[in-house]
Amino acid sequence: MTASSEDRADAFFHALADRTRRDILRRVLAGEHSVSALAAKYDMSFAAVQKHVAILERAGLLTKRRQGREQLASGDVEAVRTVASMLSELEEVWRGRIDRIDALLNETEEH
Amino acid sequence: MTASSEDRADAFFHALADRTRRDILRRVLAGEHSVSALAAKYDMSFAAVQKHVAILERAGLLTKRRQGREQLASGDVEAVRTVASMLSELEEVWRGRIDRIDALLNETEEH
DNA sequence: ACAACATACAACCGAATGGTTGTATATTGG
DNA sequence: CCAATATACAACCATTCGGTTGTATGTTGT
Repeated sequence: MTASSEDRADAFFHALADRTRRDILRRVLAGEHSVSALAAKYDMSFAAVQKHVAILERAGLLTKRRQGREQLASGDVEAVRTVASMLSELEEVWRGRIDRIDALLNETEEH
Repeated sequence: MTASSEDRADAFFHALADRTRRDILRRVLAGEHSVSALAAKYDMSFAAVQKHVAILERAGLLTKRRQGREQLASGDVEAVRTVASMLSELEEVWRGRIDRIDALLNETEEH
């Protein structure tokens, strides 16, 4: 069974709801970084950063490839675009509301 | 003191990281709904829904106006666009990486 | 071979989350 | 006026979250 769209949205938004994870995502979108290179940037334990990376990875926002003893993390811009498209859908819901209001106004005018 | 951009991002993404709240946001983007009208849609207590609405409100994703004894909630599409623009910034970070890679490739070609 | 390094993960802890029930306060319709 | 309705909020509870330390495993350079 594959994760529902809502499950994916949960994972995406939860992953993005932490500033350390957003910062990690920025870095790995800008270029590959090993987990320890990332960990060096933050005032917290290696394990804490490794967990943040794992959460971003499970959400699909980054991927890792092994190079020797390092895991190089790289941001997935397609996943970022998927999140953006979820927001576009919300905006379309809103546009539908405006259209309905306009239709109602026009109808009233015609009478 | 005004909330930092990161504080706002925390509030936005946290508010969006729950499927009930995303569903409420869809409804109130489509049109005004009282808190009790919203509560009737979900299999949970009124208080639980009221808290979800409060979280969306604190994040700025919806506003309320009082009409008699009801509070009518309405989605704020501008806030949704603000979140979308935060994702655009991430995408730009990624684009910068691609540009740098291209520059590097061109430089190598010239030699 | 082996010491150092890079990663993963389990166990634990305090704080925050998402739900509950109960209570207080406005507002309204009859 | 007063019963019903709509909302807000406090107190509580189980679970999740974000951090910690400790341990195990794999990889590398000398």
